Amino acid sequence: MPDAIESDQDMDVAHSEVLELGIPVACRSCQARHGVVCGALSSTQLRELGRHSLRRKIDAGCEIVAQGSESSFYSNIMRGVVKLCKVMPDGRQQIVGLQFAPDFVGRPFVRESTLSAEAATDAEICVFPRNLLDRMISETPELQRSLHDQALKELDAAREWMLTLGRRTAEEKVASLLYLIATHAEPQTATSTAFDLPLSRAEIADFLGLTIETVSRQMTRLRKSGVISIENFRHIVVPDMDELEKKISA
Amino acid sequence: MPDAIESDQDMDVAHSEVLELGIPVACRSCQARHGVVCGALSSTQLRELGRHSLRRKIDAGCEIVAQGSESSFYSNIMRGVVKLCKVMPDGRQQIVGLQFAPDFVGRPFVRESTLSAEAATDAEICVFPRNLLDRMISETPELQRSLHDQALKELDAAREWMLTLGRRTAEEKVASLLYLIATHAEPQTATSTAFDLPLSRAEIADFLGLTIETVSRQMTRLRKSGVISIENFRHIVVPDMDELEKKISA
DNA sequence: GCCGGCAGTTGATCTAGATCAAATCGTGAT
DNA sequence: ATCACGATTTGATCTAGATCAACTGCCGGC
Repeated sequence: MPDAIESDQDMDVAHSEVLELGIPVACRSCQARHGVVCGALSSTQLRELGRHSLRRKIDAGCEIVAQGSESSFYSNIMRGVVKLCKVMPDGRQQIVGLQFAPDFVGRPFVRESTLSAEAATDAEICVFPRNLLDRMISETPELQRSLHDQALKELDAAREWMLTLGRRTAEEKVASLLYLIATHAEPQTATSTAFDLPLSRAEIADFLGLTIETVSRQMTRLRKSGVISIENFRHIVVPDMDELEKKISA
Repeated sequence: MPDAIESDQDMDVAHSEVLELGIPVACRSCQARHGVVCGALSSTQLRELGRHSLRRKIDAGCEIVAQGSESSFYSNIMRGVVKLCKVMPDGRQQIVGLQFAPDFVGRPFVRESTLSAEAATDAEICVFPRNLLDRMISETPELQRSLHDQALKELDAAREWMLTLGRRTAEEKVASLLYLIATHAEPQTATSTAFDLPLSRAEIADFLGLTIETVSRQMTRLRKSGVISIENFRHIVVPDMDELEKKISA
């Protein structure tokens, strides 16, 4: 298990290391990629934020924020996929969201997190101190607006998944997830799409409210019906996205 | 089926009627009840909003916003319960949220609604023209902030329901819903609580991703185990909220 | 008071998906 | 190359909840 970012000490150490090395810890690259946070800030603010923020590589499986913990930072995803998880005391677990670059991670205005955020793939994030960003949010309506927009987007997504969880069959669920990932992954031609699954079968099951066996069966079902082809477990090819979409029936 | 609010014509007519009658269509009562919108506005803004807004009684079952439609207004719930629904082309249906006074209804910045909002009980709402409120949102960071807060609250709720839909048993689901309603309903003593269900068995089923038969069976199960008692289908008494909470196992 | 219809309950059966139990496949260490 | 182990697939059963089918209780109209 890779180590988690557990406290601001952890971050501060890393940060000062970087400063000592004289590496520019700027957020300009975020802006270049239209990072949710950085796109809304003036260049003065960007410079200040850059001085106190930190770009950080995260291994797959590393926890960014733990459920029930108080986190003193926010992040912006620069690369990779982050999964948001809720677990019950008895161990049952549900993934309640997937986030991709350049999404913002963290719940503004509330310190304690009701869910954990964990890198699903190797990832890179830009870490901001909570206090500083909270101040900038209050001072910058445009930033507030950006984050509000993202919250609404996530809300729409969450509700779409509620429909999937509550009312779709196992096959429709798996097709929905493949469709979601395909449309958020990079390399797609006109109709055909190929991508790497950022999630293991177990994680897919936890996202869809199924078991790994059912996920596996439905994947081979989709393969046998020619909607997808599977190479090396993780790599999926969708010859015709329309066919995949039909399996969702929505 | 009671008539829906279908267009701004509909609202404008009603509004001018009220104006002609000289009835003060103010939003002060919203403020008194800490309406999400009105609490964040200056008295000047409140007066302007009041001049263009409309308090309206809604019968149970009346649709406030239709899925897929373009709505030219927002509302604030003043009394009653509103359910947010998604339906699939084949008729399968999922309730994706319940809203109580003084929640805000409508998706800021996006005209087309991906879900329908329908009064679950007789209700009263305060209706605002979209253009005016959008302008006020951009001009008033505090209002933006209020709406952002509500969006985050709804997001938390949606994710909590994702866990319920994906990983809880039928009995836990029903207990969760009763608990949700009990904690949002009014009259509760120290531990014991009594309330009217704002939802029919069919609606509960659509909320929990179950069938009405299963909901009914689980309700009688909870009744027989002494956790709740049921009078007249709709009226529920929970002698001990802790017992109900235990059934949720979270 | 009687009738009709809808909402809810209860019962009998069926099935999608869970659970239990082996195979395989892949990958990284030796 | 070989081994070991975790991830995945596949197969055989089991079961929670769906489906199908009565039945009951509650109004509202006549």
